[in-house]
Amino acid sequence: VTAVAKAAGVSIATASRVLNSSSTVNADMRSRVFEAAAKLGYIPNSAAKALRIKRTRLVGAVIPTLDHAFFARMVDAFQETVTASGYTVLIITVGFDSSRIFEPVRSLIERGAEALMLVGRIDDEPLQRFIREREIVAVSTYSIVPDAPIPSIGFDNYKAIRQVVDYLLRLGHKRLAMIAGPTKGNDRQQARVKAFLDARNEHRIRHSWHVVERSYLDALDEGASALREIHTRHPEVTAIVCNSDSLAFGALAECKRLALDVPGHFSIVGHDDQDFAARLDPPLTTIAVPARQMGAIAARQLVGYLERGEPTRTVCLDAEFQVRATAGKPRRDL
Amino acid sequence: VTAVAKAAGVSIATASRVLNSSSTVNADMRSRVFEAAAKLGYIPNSAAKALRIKRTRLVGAVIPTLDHAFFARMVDAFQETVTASGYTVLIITVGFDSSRIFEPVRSLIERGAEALMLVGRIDDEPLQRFIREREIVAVSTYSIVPDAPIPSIGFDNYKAIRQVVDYLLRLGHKRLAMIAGPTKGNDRQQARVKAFLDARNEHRIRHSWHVVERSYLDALDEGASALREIHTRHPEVTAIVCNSDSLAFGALAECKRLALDVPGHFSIVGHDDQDFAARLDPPLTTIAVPARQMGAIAARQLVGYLERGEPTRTVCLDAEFQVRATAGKPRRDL
DNA sequence: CTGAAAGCGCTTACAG
DNA sequence: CTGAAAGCGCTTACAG
Repeated sequence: VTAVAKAAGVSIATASRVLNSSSTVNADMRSRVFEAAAKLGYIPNSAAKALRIKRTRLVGAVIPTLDHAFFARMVDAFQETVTASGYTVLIITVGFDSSRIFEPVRSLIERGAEALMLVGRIDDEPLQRFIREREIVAVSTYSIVPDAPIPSIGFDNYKAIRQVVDYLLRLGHKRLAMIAGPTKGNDRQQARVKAFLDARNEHRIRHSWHVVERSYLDALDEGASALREIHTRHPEVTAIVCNSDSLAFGALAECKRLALDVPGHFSIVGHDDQDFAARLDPPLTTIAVPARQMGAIAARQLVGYLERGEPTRTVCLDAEFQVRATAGKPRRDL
Repeated sequence: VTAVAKAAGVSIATASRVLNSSSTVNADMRSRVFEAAAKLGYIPNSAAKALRIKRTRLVGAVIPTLDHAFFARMVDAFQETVTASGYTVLIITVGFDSSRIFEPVRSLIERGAEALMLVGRIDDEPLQRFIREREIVAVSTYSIVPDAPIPSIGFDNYKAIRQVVDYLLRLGHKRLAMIAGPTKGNDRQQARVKAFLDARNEHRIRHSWHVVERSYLDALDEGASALREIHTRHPEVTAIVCNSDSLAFGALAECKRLALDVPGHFSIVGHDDQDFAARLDPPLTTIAVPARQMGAIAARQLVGYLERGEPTRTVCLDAEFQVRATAGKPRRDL
């Protein structure tokens, strides 16, 4: 502003006032300031402004990875919404294990993030304390975390899988397997595995059910290799619940390669309802997950809090079960 | 630092020095400062630091969208690399049309971005001037832009498509179609369309070739509808070049639905070699594009410049043609 | 309505 | 090695 003020022949206080339209200024001075600013190509210094007004208009997004359709979509929507309100997003990826993410999150706060979008339950004790003590405004997404210090914007991961398993049970399946993503420090996966195992116990099924855990990296390959493992080591299994559509896709492709009919030999269910799910052959039965919605709601809540002090709150969204063609009755020979 | 200095009983200058390990300080004072900092849970104020040292360690990523596997992967790698060097990324999505992105980019600079990763040729005249006059450090990715004021880290989009078309020509195809992405303000698409049309002209083919342009939103659906359009309006076409694997996937799925054999009836080629390409049925012939590599190299170059003054420079990567099973000889009746 | 001045939280010559 | 002081570029009481 100093340079602009000088060029316009006004005080720097006045220049600042017109540049921020913070109070009424003589029309003549106003235009002189604008002209000077335009001529000089003036760009305000956000750091100086932030230091002075103690506001950065920066929000942070802390996610496992962007290289995963779900998170990419969620962050895309988050970024769009937040930007529309004049905020900018600082982004950092931390992997799927939420038990050691203190440092990256702290660095975002140090950078000036005024609020955070996190994913799932935070298993990092120092981070929990940090958020509590500093009263950092944050929402977690993806799962609903009861009794958490911060609200959740997500869906019931447990219930969604229960619904899937119950559906398979009703179709007559008795021996199931789950291809899960990484469970360490990942409450979504933990909830899903629990739902899977609980269903078996509650239905008093005597057969053992199998959970095979895989990385989400190269999920297609992992799905394929998991399918092979199940097929050879647990040939009695008739239905497979996959915790992502990519895993399911890989499993499905592998079935095709092994000439195993779906759903004739294996019933397969995916998770997420990615864009390709409905176009798979056969169309994939899966769970539709509101990724963009979560990002947008998280964004609106954080901005609503920062701009108008509106409290953030838990929102439980629906994850709709999409019945398509990859799950059917179990094969005869069992 | 002031509070820490007071708690440690040293001057703020000393506190600052130990916190930044900028010069040797008496061991005793050192530990007193660290203790005080730990007890107070001191977090430095980046804005104040930035204002003082005129460095933010912020870099900006300006991309069309995150909701697209290619960009998500590229940004994921970019973010990882940049973070490993102590930088943080500011991210903004601007859509595919690069002719009106001045404002968002300017806002990133205002936010303190010290360098930028852009995508493709910048068709925004004010932005070009802005970058030139302010000598903003930036690299563009995805395509190679000759004579651009900033270096490119990408591959030859024109050549890649030429290679595909030549391959189809050699297989005996004479009537081709291309399903393109949005071309407005998008030099990648423009280069590909040009490559497609040039091939026809240079080979003196008398048949008309068709380009149908589609959005990248809901690319699967767009691919499917484009396939239908080609099938009904240009039934003589025997090979289709798709400018993304998602478009190709949609087209392939639609062929299946219409009982059109691939490659028997239509040969189809994709673009990007997304993870699912090799697992499609039949496996998709496509062009492998080094998304993560671009992001990582862009990151390394920007950091290298900022840290060590190393000049940024154009890097032309390879886009490897992946011959798989969706392209074959043209059907008999033509 | 306008301007001179203080101060946001840092770092770094400068002097000792 | 250590400290007092200046100053980064802003905004905003405060006084006029």
